[in-house]
Amino acid sequence: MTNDEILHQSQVVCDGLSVEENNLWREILTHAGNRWSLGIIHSLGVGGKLRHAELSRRMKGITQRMLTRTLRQLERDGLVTRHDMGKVPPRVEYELTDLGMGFLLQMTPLWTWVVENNEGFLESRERFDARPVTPPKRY
Amino acid sequence: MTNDEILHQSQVVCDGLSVEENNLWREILTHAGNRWSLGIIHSLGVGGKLRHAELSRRMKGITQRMLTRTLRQLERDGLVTRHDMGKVPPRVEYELTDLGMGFLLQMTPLWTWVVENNEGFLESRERFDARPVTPPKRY
DNA sequence: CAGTATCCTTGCGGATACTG
DNA sequence: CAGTATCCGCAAGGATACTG
Repeated sequence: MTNDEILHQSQVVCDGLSVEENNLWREILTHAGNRWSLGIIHSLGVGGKLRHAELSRRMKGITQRMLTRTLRQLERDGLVTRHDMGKVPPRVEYELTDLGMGFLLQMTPLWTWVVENNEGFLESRERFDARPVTPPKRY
Repeated sequence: MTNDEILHQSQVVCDGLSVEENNLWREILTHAGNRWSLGIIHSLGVGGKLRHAELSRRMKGITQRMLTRTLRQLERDGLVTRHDMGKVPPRVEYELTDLGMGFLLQMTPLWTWVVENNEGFLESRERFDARPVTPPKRY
């Protein structure tokens, strides 16, 4: 596909979006932009079925609260399933759904692209932050 | 590329990420998940060079404040350039950079995919919200 | 182990009014 | 026209303590 074709496709996609679809899309992307979501999806993608504690270990720095919150959100979005094996001792396993795996696969090219363009982003931000603040007063 | 290859690639990408790169990536994606960012990028992608007021008209419902804020953020990220044509009357034009166009092109497949899987997302959320609330008390 | 319950800080998004 | 200046409500993210 050429760039023009992709651009045209984006036009078609956007124009065809209902308000609800647009909201859903933005919500999904907002969740993806949340601090831990992508890390968890990735861990489950390459690690298969994982327990709460195991995920906690892989996602260094996450608190129990945020892990639970994020997992619930992913579950609600249909990207992750929660298997409660019954208690004594508590054992809960999380796994990517097909939708979740699809999401990871769709996300990876974008991920790669951002990392490839790392320098561009960083330079732009440095330039922006170094601008004189006086004429167009900062906001 | 097969799914396994993509998955392997995602592993490679993730493993190779420094903390800073990871933060940058998350930040870029967070911005993309913001309410107006993608709409603006798309408008500039298909509409070319646009003035503040023209963008305001295309992004129905946006306030002046949020338009300016979002544009500044996109400018800082290097996705958009701001051309001030000098005042009397004020005329400022915004345009996608190559980086911004690249971003739009990278984003479109994901966009398409989410829309295609619309039903899956909606169903999952309905199922989740309809669950009995008592046993694993809602959070 | 796998959560809940509180409390707190920050920043997004919006409403409204004003200006060179 | 293209912003700024304020003020506000709300949700994200985090710290800490507690529980079946």
